[in-house]
Amino acid sequence: MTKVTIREVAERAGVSIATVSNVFSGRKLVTEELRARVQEAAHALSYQVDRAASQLKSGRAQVVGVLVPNFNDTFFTSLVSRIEQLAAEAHYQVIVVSSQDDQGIETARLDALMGWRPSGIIAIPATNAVPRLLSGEVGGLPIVLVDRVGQSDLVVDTVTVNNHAAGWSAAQHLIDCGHRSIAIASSVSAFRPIHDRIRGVTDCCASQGVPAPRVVEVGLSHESGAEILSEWLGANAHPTAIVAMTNVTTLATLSALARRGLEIPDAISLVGFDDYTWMTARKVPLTAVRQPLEQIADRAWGRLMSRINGSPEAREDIVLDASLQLRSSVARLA
Amino acid sequence: MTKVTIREVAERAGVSIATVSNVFSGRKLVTEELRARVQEAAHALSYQVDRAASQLKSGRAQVVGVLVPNFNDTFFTSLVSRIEQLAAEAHYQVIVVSSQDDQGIETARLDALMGWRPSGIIAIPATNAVPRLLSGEVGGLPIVLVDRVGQSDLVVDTVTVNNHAAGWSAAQHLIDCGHRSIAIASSVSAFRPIHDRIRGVTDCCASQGVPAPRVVEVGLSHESGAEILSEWLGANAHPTAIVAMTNVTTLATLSALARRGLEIPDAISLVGFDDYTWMTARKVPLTAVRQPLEQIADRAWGRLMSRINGSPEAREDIVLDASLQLRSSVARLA
DNA sequence: TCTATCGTGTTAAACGTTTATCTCTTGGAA
DNA sequence: TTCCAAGAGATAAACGTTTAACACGATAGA
Repeated sequence: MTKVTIREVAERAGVSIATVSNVFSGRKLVTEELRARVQEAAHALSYQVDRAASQLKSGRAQVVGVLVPNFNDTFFTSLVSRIEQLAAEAHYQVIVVSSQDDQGIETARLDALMGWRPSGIIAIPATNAVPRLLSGEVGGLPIVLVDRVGQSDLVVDTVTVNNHAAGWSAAQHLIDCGHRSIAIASSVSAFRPIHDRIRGVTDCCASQGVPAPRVVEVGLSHESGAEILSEWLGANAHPTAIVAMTNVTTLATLSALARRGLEIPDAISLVGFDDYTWMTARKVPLTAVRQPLEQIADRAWGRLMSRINGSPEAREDIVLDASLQLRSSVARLA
Repeated sequence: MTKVTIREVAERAGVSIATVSNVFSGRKLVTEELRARVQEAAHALSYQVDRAASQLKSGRAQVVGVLVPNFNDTFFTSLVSRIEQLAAEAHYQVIVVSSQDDQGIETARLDALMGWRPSGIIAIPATNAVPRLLSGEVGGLPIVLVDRVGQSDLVVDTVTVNNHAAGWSAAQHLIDCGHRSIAIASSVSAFRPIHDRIRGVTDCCASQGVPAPRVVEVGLSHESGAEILSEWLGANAHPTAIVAMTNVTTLATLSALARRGLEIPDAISLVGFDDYTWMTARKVPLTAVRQPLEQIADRAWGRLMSRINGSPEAREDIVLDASLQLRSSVARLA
C-alpha cells in the first residue's frame, strides 16, 4: 500500500490537483468529463482522501466525540448505537470514549478527544460535576450534555428525561394498585437523574399520604447490587413493591428476588427502569419505565448539528417524557 | 479557543518548536529544566498536540479501527468495551464503525475508516465473505479477524471460538440428562460460527444414536425470532429441549416459551448461548455456553499490537474454548 | 593537546491536502 | 466590433507537526 496521493491521481487524469480536490469535496463545479476522468483514475489507484491532511488544511473535522460513563449499561450503548447511525448518515465519524465512571479517566479521555479537534461533542458526564472542558465556556466548541446533567447554570444545550415525572408515574401506578409499603432500589442516589426519580416517587407517596419509601443504594454493578439488595431483604421487613431506578438495578433486583426465592409479583411487585427485550422475555413480563432512547439520541444529534452549523438560537434544555409500560409484574392488592 | 500551536508554546518557553515536539513525543531527551518550562507553558496555554498535523507528518496514526456487525448483540458491545479499554491503556484511540449487518454498508464504513490511515483493524465481518479490504493482500495494514470468519485461506490472523466443541458440549449435556428430542434455535445458519455450532450439536447427537436435531432459523432480531419460534412451536411436536445458537436467539426463545406458557425446564429445557447477567437474574437461572469474551478481546488486541510492532511471526488462527455454565434450565429426564 | 564521541538543542524541509488568486475561454450586451 | 462577466482550471501558499541534518560544548581517550 504505497500510499497514493492526490498528485498521482491528478497526473493520471491529466488535471491539476486542485481539480481532483474539487471533485472530491464538491465545493467547485467540475465538468462532467473531467469529473469522470478523475473518478476513474482515483478508482484505478484506489485513492482515498487523507483525513489528516484534509483536516489540517481546512480546519474542519467531520468528527464528533461521544463520551459515555461505561459500556455496561445498555442505555448508553443503545444511545451510542443510534448516534453512530445518525452520524454516518451525515457523513460524520464518531469517536467514542468511555470514562469508566471515573472523573480522572473522564478528564484524560476528554483531553485525548480534543486532539482530534472534533466539530462537536455529545457527552454523558460521569458525575454531577460537569468537566471544565464541557462547561462550554472554553470556546466555540458545540457541546450537548445528555442524561446526567447535574448543574443548571450551564451555557450548553442539554437533553434529559423528566425524571421526577417518571418516578411519580411509577409510584402512582403502585399506589393505584394498593401498595403502601414501597422500596426503591437506587444505584447512586447522588446522581441527578436518580435523585430526581427518587424525589418523584417520594413526592407522589407524600401527596397521597402513603408512607415514605425506603431507599436502598446498591451501586453501579449488577453483582454488588444483587448482593446488597439480597442482604437488605434478609434484614428488613419486606416491602410489597420495589421500584428500580436504572436498568442495572432492575437486573440486580431481579437477581436478589430470585436468590431469595421471592416470586414476582406474588411476594413482591416490581417496576423496572428502562425497557429492553429481556424484560419481556420472562414468564412474568416486567412493568417498566421506558426512556425514549431513540428520541434522546435524535434530539441530541439534531441540536449538535444546529450548533455546528452555527445556529444562533438560545441554548435549550430539552426535556423528554418517559412512559410507563404496563405489564404483569405489579400485583393488585386487595 | 484561538487554536494554540506548538510555535506559541515554544515562544513562551523560550525554546525551539523541535524541543516542544520532543517533550511531547518523548523521542529525544530533553533536560529536566527545559521539559518543565515547556510543560508549564503548554499548560498555561492549554496546548494540545494537533493529531491531524502530527499524523500527517509522521505517518503514524495511533488509531485502530474496529468493525462490528451491529450494536444490538451484547457480545459485540462487550468486545468493543474491552478493546476500548485496552486501547486506551496503550495510548491508542479506537474508531468504532458498525456495518449494520449489511455488506454494502460494511464496505462503505470500511472505506471511511481507511481515510484515518489507522495502524490496524480488528473486524467482525458481517457475513462469511471477508471484505476485499480486509483480506490483507492489499498491503501491510495489520488486521485481525474475529468471530465471523468464513473462509480459511486467509493471510491475516484470526481469533475465534471452538464452535463445534461448544455445540457438542451443549448437546452432550442434554443427552446426559436424557434428552432425545432436541431443537436448535439458530439465527442465520449460513454464518460460519453458527454453522459450526449446529454441526457440533448434530455430530454429538449422531455419535450417540440420538435423532438429528431440528433446526429453526429465526433471524437476527429478537422480535422476529420470538414470533417465528412461537409459531414453530404451535405447528410442530415439541422437543424436550432447545439449544439457542446466539445470545439474541436465547432471548427470542425465552420470549417464545413465555408467550406459549411453556415452563422451563418442566415443559422444555433450554441451553442458552453467551452468558450475561440477565441470564442469572431469573427464577430458573439459565444453563448456557459462555464465550471467553475478555480473552477474545485480549488475544485479538495482543495479536494486532504484535503486527503493528512489526512482529514477523507466521499468521495464526487463535481458537479459544467456550465453556458450559451449568445452572437450572435443563431438566433431568427419567 | 588533539580528536572523537556524546548529549542537547536548533534549523528547515517536508507530509497531503484546501483554497485564495490568477489565467484563459467563451458568449452576450452594448 | 468591443468589453465584461462568468465559468472552468491551474498555481502556489499555507495548515501544525515531525525529523533528518546540523551546531555547539563538554567529556574522554590517545
